[in-house]
Amino acid sequence: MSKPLSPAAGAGQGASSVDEVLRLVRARGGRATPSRRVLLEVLFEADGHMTAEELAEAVQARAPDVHISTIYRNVEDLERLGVVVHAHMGHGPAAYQLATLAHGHFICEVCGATLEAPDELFADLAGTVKAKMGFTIDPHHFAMLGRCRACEEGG
Amino acid sequence: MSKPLSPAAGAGQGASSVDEVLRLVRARGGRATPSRRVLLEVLFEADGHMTAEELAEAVQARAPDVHISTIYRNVEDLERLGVVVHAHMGHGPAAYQLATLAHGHFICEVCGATLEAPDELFADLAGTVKAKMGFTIDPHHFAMLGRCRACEEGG
DNA sequence: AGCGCAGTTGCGACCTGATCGCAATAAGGT
DNA sequence: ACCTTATTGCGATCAGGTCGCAACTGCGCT
Repeated sequence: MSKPLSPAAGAGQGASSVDEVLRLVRARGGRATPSRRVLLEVLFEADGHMTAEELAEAVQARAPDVHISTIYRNVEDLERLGVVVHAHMGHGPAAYQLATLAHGHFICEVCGATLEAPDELFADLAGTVKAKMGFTIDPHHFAMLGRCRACEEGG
Repeated sequence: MSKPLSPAAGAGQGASSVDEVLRLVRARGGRATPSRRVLLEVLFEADGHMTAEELAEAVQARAPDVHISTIYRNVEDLERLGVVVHAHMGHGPAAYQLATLAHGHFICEVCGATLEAPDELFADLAGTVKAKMGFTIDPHHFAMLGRCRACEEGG
């Protein structure tokens, strides 16, 4: 499935169930394999973002033989479909989640705490940067680092 | 030098010459080795950020036997001294530069172009986030991803 | 109901960026 | 000059992720 998908045609962002996504996958020439289904179940049940390793662990609880490289390949495919997005949370592994739930992050570089960032916060910045530099910001992809209140005051 | 330095005492941000930094290094119990000196020369001469590999190449042009692990250890030490900072430019290696020249970055996730971000752009966001969430943003450490004008319009 | 093409998988090898242990070396205070 | 201790080069190792390949399997077609 990797190659034949029409490139980033921004399709299924609204996909709201495992079966719906699987339908989308098939419409694009992909196949509804067990690994894919279980991965999607895990993603739909997750209440936050998960690293590839966490996804693998959760998937393997139901389908023990699914290899982590299959997880990587599948999230990549699902990302191309617009169903999943990944974000980089400071150092360390990337975090995946359903595109519908995407949001930005603030990460304390002292204690590692991660705060979720409402999109409104970035609206002004995005507007200004677009106007002044012609650049369209994706505030979700990379977390912003800094210090949380406790570490700023305490340290 | 790695251990004995007093932890992140935010000292030498103003250091403005190789010798000045070397003086600071010695004041902290470190030593002015040739590798260190050449690395600093390269950093002071650089007109932008450089990856560890680029630094190694430049240093090795003058001191061929300097190993890349020495580069890593030295930039780490210099970072502890507040002389150097590193930033993550999207995927790929980190970029180092003198702390006095630090700034944010916007990186086009399509063509890879990197734009430098004037600090004023982040002032409002920093203020709002500080007020609403108590979080102090460091806008330099991680680049923001998005699409540059050409790729946004063309794609 | 079965066939067969092409998408997918498990596996291990491999890649990049970075860190570490160690024995040998050398800075620089005294 | 000497001796303590920071620093170095080197290779091994680590983490996170990607890839080549042969075996396997969805599922569209008949």
